[in-house]
Amino acid sequence: MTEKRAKNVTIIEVARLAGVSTATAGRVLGGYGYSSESIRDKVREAAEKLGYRPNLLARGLITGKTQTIGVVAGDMESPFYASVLRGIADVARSRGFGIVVTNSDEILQREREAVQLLTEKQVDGMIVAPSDLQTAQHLREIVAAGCPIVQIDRLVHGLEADAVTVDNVQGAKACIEHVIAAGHRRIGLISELEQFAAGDLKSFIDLEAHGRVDAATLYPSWQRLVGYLQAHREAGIPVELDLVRRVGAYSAEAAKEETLDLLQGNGRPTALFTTDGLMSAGTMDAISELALDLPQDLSIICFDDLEWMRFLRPGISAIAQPLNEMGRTAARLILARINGDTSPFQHQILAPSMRVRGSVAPLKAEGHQGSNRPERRKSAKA
Amino acid sequence: MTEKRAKNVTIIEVARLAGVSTATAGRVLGGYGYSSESIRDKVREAAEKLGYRPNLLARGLITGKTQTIGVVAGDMESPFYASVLRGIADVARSRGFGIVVTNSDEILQREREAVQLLTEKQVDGMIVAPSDLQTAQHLREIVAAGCPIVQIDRLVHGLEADAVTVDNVQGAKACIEHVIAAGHRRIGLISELEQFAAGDLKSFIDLEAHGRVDAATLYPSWQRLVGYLQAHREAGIPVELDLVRRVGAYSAEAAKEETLDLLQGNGRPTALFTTDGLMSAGTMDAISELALDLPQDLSIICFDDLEWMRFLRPGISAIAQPLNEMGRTAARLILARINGDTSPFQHQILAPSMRVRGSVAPLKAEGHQGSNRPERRKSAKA
DNA sequence: TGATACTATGAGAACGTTCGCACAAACAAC
DNA sequence: GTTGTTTGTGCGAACGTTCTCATAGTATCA
Repeated sequence: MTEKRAKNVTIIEVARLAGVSTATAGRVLGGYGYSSESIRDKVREAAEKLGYRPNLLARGLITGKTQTIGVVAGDMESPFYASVLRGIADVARSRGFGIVVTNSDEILQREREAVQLLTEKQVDGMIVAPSDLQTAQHLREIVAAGCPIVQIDRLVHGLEADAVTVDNVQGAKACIEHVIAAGHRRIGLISELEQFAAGDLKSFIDLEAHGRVDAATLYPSWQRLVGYLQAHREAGIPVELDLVRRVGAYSAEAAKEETLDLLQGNGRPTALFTTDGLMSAGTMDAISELALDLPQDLSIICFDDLEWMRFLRPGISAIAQPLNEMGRTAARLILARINGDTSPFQHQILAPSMRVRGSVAPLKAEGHQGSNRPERRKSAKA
Repeated sequence: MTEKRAKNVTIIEVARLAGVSTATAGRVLGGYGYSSESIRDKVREAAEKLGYRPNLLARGLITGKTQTIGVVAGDMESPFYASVLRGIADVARSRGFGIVVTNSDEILQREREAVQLLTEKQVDGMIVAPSDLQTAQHLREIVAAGCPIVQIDRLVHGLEADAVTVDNVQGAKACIEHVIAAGHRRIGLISELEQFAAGDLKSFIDLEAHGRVDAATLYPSWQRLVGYLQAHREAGIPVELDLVRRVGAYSAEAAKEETLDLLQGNGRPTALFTTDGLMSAGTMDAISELALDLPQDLSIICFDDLEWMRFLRPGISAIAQPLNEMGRTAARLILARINGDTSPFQHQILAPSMRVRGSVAPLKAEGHQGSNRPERRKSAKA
C-alpha cells in the first residue's frame, strides 16, 4: 500500500507528457527564460495532472541559492528570541524564504556548530546573535567565504556585517532618569553582567567615568549599566557600588537571590532597575516573597516589557524593545544582501519605548523604607 | 578582495590532493563503505588542509534524505509553541538534524503553503499542529506520498500518523475538582472555543451530557470544556450556561471583555477557570482593572502555567503542560519514522501537572460575593 | 585446495534541476 | 535586403555528492 520511498514526479516526466524538452519544461515551471503561451499552458497542464512539485534541493544545487535563511538564536524559548524569530519568519515567508533555526544558548561552541551546520546546508545568509564579541573567528570565516551575516542584539568588534541592535544605553538612561525625576537617589541595579571579562565591576565603572568605554561592542547588560551610570553622572548623583548587583549568571533564580540580598541588607535602595526580562522575573519573585507593596515600599522599573507587567498591580513600568521589528529589520537586511546589495554595512539602532505604569512612585521625604543615609537627605535638595 | 561567489572546495579537489578517486574520498568523508586507515588519514588531511565542508544539498539530492525536520507551528512567538519548538530543536540537534520552522497562525491556507514549502525543501518528516481537524487533505496527501508526520497538541480525525497531545480533559477536570473541593459551586469558564463548527454551546453541552462527544479529535479548548462538564457532572453540580463564556477568538483583549462582562453582571461566580495562557492574561487584566483581591473576592485556576503566576501574589494555581516534553517526544517519534520504524501509529498523551498556589480559597458560607442562588445552598450539602 | 566471505579501491552513472550554447524564426531598423 | 535584436526551443553539460558495479587482494573455513 504505502510506498516506502514514493518516487516523486520529476520535470522529465512532465516534459514527456507535455511533449517538450526538459529545458523547456524547466523554463515554464521555473519561471525563467523564454516560453510561448501555448507551450506554457501545455506544460502547466501536464504538471498539474501529474502533481509535479519542484525539488528545491536540485534547484539549489545548481543555482547555488537555497532560498533559506539560517538563524542562530540564543534560546528560542525565551520571549526575546521568540519575538525576534517571529519577525524574521514573517518577512522571510513573504519573500518565499524558509528559515532554519538553531539555539546557541549563548555558548560559543554551540554557535560554532550551528554556523557549521547552516553553512553545510548552504543557507543564503545568516542572522546571528553572536556569543563572543571579541574574536568570533567562525563568523569572520563565513563572511570571507561570501555568506552574508546580519548580527542582532549585539555587535562583534570589527566584523564586516550589518547589524540591528536596540539603543540600550539610551533606554536604560531613560529609565533611571524617570526614577530620578521621581525623587529617588538610591537606585538598585539587578543585572546579569556575566560575560565581560576585563576586570571587575569597580574598574569598569571607573573606566566608564573617564570616557574610556566604547559602548558599541559591549554586551547589552553592560550597555544598560552604562546608561545607568550616565544618568547618575548627569544628575550629579554618585554611584553607590553596593547598589549595583552583578548577578553573574543568566538565571531568574540567581537574580532572586541577589535581589533578596540587596533588599534585606542595610541601606536598602528606594528604587530598583532590572536590566532584562529574566532579571525582572527573579526580582519580582523576591519582592513577592518579601511581601513588599509596590510602589509604596519600593519603586521598580524594568528593561523588557513582559506581558504580566500590564496587569500585575500597580502595573510595572518598563521599557519595551521593538523585538518583532528587530527581526523584521534583520531579515530585510539579509535579504537585501542576498539579492546582491553591496552598499556599505549598516548598523541599525532601534529605539526602545517607555511604558509608564504605576510602579514608580515619588519618594516620600519621611518614608520608613531604607535607612537614614546621606543620599536620603540629598533627595530633599532636588 | 571579497569574492562574490566564493567557490567552495569540493570532494573532487580533496580527492585530487589526496591522490585517490572521488568515490574513495567520499567514503572517507561521508563515513560509508570501506576504506583503509592509511587512506583515511591521507584524505582527512587533504580535507583539513583545503577546509573542505560537505555540501548537504548534493548529498540530500542523491540520498533522498536532508537531515531536516519541518515544523508547522501556530505561532512560534507564543510561549506554548516557543517551548515546544525548543524541545524539538534540542532532540533534533542531538541527532544532527536541522529544523525549518513556519507559522500557520492556525489558518488552514497558511498551513497548506507551509506544508508545500517544506515538501519542496524535501524535509525528511514534519511535525505539525494541524489547523483543521476534519479534512486536512494536504496532510493526508503528504503522508500518502511517504513523508511521515507527527501531530502535536491536537488530532486530525482519521489521519494515519503519530501524535503527541496533552490530556486536556483530565487536566481541566482536575482543576475544577480542586475548586469544587474548596466548596465552590458557581465556577465561571473563560475559554476560546472558537473553531468548533457544529452548532452552539448549548447543544454541545447536551451532546456531551449524553456521551455523544468523542473528545479525542476535539480542539483543546473544547476538550477542556469537556473536563469542566465532567467534573460538574460527577460532583452532581448542574452547569449554569451563563457561567460558560465562549470568547470566540484567540485574543487576550476579547477574553478581558468577556471576563468583565461575567464579573460585572448579576450572579457573579465565586471562582474562575481559564482554559489557556492567553485567556488567563486577558482575565487577569480584567481582574486587575476591577481591583479584585485574590483569592478573597474570587478564586481562580488556570490552564497553562505562565511565569508570572508564580510571583503574582497570592500565586496563581495552574495546571502546567509538559511543553518541552511534547516537543521532545514529537521529535523522537518523527526521527524513529525517518529511520524506518514501521510499527503501528501511536498517540502519546502526556499528563499535565497541577501547581497549587494561593489563588483558590475555601468558599466562605457567608461571603458577600455572588448571589444567593440554589447552588449556594447545595454547597452546604457537600 | 577451492569456495566463500570480507575488505578495499576506482570508473562512471545517478539524483533533478538550471545553465550555456546552438539554432531558428520573427520582427525591427537602417 | 541586409543586419541586428528579441523570442522560442532543444541538446547536453553541470552542480557535488553517493550509488552501483566491476575488479582484486586477503582472510576464513571446510
